[in-house]
Amino acid sequence: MSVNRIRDLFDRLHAAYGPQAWWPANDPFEVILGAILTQRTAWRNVEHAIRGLRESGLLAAEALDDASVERVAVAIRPAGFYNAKARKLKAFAAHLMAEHDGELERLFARGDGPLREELLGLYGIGEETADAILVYAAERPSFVIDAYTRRLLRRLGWIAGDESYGALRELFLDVLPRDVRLLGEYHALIVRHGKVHCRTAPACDGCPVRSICAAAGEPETGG
DNA sequence: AACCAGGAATGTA
DNA sequence: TACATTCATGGT
Repeated sequence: MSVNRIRDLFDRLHAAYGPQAWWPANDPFEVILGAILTQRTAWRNVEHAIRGLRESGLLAAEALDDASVERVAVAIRPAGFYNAKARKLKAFAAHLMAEHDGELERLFARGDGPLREELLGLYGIGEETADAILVYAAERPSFVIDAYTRRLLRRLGWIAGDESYGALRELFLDVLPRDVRLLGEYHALIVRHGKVHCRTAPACDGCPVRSICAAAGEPETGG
């Protein structure tokens, strides 16, 4: 067992589920659009929305920037929150066009910190979405904290649950190597694990991290 | 048929 | 700062 439980958890998840091949997208631009579209939405629906964008010729910054909110909304309808998300997609496209000549390479020329701040300044990009973009599109060392992560850590008994996003992010970044591959794989494994476990009350049956889970053996405490 | 899914912005106190 | 509301479709 690793001397650090965060690293140990990665080893257990990786041993149980293997490589996850994230992010499911064809290129960095698609990763960014997907990161916005998947906000509070099942990935299955995001795939439909991405297809809609492709069929409408909207999988490019300039086309997205030029298109009306209504047209983008129609294309991404299956992803839900389509009016708000259409605005978000266009906000990113408009920023890329206006500030970086429409080139992701120019946006990604920023340093790690400045890039994160620039993303956070855009409409529709909060901390989780920014970190997903950093890790899976820009390939920068960061860590994505989502509902699955918080739920798993709480079920393990490692956190109270009301910690800030930044505190949980540092919990991982402070002890993990600055290896983008590893950091991205870790979050993907947590999501994979979360889709089956830690959802309903205890549900520790067959859980690969059962032996380190505080909820193991507990009767009916919801989670 | 209620409930949930790889959040973020906005409003209120 | 802390908490409530809004956004909306599709699968179980």
